[in-house]
Amino acid sequence: MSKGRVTVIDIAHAAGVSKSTVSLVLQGSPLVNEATRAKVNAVIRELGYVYNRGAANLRQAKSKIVGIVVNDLTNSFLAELAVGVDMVVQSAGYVQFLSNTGESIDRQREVVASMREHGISGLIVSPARGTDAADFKPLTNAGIPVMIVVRNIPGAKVSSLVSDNFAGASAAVEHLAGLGHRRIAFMGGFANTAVFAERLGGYRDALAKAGIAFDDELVVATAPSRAGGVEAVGRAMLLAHKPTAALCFNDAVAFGVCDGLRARRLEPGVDFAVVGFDDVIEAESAVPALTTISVDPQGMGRRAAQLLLKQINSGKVEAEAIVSAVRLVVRQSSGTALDATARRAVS
Amino acid sequence: MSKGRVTVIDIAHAAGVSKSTVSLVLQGSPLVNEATRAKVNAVIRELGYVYNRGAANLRQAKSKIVGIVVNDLTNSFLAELAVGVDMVVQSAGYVQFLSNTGESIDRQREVVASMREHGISGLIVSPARGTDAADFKPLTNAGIPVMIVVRNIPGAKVSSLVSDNFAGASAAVEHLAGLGHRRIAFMGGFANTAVFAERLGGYRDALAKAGIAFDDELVVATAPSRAGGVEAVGRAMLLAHKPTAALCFNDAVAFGVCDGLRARRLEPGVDFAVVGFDDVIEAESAVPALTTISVDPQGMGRRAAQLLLKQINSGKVEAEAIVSAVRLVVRQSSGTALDATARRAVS
DNA sequence: ACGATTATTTGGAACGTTCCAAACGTTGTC
DNA sequence: GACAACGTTTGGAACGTTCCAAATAATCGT
Repeated sequence: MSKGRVTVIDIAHAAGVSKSTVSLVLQGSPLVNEATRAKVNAVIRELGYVYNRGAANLRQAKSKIVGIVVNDLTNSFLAELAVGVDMVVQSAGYVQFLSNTGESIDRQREVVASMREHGISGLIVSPARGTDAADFKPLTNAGIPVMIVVRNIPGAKVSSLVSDNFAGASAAVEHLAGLGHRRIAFMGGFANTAVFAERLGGYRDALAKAGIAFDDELVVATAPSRAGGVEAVGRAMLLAHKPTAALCFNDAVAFGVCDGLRARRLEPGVDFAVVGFDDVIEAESAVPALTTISVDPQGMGRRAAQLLLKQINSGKVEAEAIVSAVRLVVRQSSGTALDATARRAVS
Repeated sequence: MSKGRVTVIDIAHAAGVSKSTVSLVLQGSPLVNEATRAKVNAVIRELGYVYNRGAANLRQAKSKIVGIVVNDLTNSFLAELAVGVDMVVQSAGYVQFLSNTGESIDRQREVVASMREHGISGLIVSPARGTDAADFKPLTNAGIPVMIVVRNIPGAKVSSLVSDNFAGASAAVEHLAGLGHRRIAFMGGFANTAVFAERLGGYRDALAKAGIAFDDELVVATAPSRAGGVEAVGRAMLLAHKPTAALCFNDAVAFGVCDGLRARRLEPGVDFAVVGFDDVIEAESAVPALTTISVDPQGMGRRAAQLLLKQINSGKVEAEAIVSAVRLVVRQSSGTALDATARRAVS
């Protein structure tokens, strides 16, 4: 009774049954008689019993816990993704460890190890920059499914879910070219990342398809942040032959670009077309509303979680790499078609 | 060996010692001889042993897990706070369950219950709107410290850490009044929340101190979001006697207000002064840089976690309510002092 | 060489659950 | 009345660790 925790034995005692029976009730087994089930449940409520999942996990090796580690939770794209994961994880009766690595490989290794000791039965990770393909080997060897999201790690033999960066960038450029732009910049992002390379690839491909020559002056790499956007537009405007439009590495950069344009008395969507990437929530309500590539991070999170849970339940560890479709959302920041004079002045 | 998991017994067997000794090594006890410690550690590494915290927790009731539940993780203020918590929790060797409630009281109850079953030894919660003071009673009764952050719940007998909303709002208004503004609006936020009431209180107090009459036309409540800010400025500009400055409920609202001003061809920081609240990261790099009340959410998160860990370790459950100091950060969006003509035109 | 310390090591017995095989109590069938 | 068949219940024996009390080994002073 007052000797600490209320246990299944206390319940059994108070209800006049055995601990085994109580256990059966707890797991909703159909074997147990309705009357005793009711009795047991009543006692459970009365004594304020709380189930000890730790003890249960010790016996049966299926833990109802997943881990999720992200490289930067303050990035609203990733926060959104985490929320998506949370939704399905929660409704499946699971609970999640969540940790932030802040791009630190060491922290990442630590938290993954710690989560493993705590018995996670699956892991979703948006890896820190520089994560090695072999880093998740121990997990998968132990039969714990791992799902890499957002950033791909070439050579890693785990499942992955990334957005279609190539197609997205390509669609954006096609849109801008269709409006009459010829000098289209690519702004923001660190050049040595896989995501950057994919988006740049789409940009170049669409440029070629539109018959526009690639000019590497027009790709200006900066930090993938709002401040980076401001910097990028500053650098681009120093060029002799200035751009009239920009595809930005992500929405944060795009907002920074808008800020920078305004600081130069140029109105985004009127004097200069800007397109973002990600479609974060603020993109819609910003002024001007941001034309961007919708990636639906929350949806990605949900999908990743569903896939992970599927793998956990089926006990299969075979990796599948899936790319999530994206779509262009045209809003105001890309403006309307350039008129004849503007087009002539530009080209 | 191949019979599944490597356990402490396997290690003991392979190292030629008893399981007790291995256990001692695991917890870094000074009792064990250096030579055998080295031997055991070698075997541990060799066999790829992973510690089973679940089993350990079963024996000793101190779990190294804390829970954190927030009402809206997509709010960058809360994401930032979560990161702060994560930092100290992580370095203390703990790991955290994190869940998002999306303002749903039901979800909140569910996740808290679930976390409890998983044996958290402490909880940090930014409660969903409408959380009852009694909701955390079971936790505290069980000796599990609970710390409420950001939103206060009157009457709850648990620790809390909220920012000094009154003083912050007051400082902002004082600043605006000092610049010569007499028509200062209060924009955004839901009127039926404690935080709103506190900030509005500070606003009114400073107004009185500056000898400015309170005009309830000038408090325009909207959703505490960017879109809400746009709406607020729209409504305020319909007034016969328009404001020349605004204290916004939070930074998101402030950004919306800037958007709305621009849509009306007014430049924030030049034609109209705007002050935010929270000092989210974007506040500094936005254009114009936002004058705001710095709350340092990450610092709050760190502090909350430290307090919680202290309570966990000392085993004391007595509640302490602390308010975190805030400071005014003057940037460009509040502009410079109104000149004589402008002041005359306004008053 | 012998107790007395001190430094190490070690068998159980927990912790709270689940699972298995076996037992129990009915009822129905021949 | 014995047997089978069912529906329901139940004692252990796990799971992987920590803790305690006690055993053993090493060191020392005399």
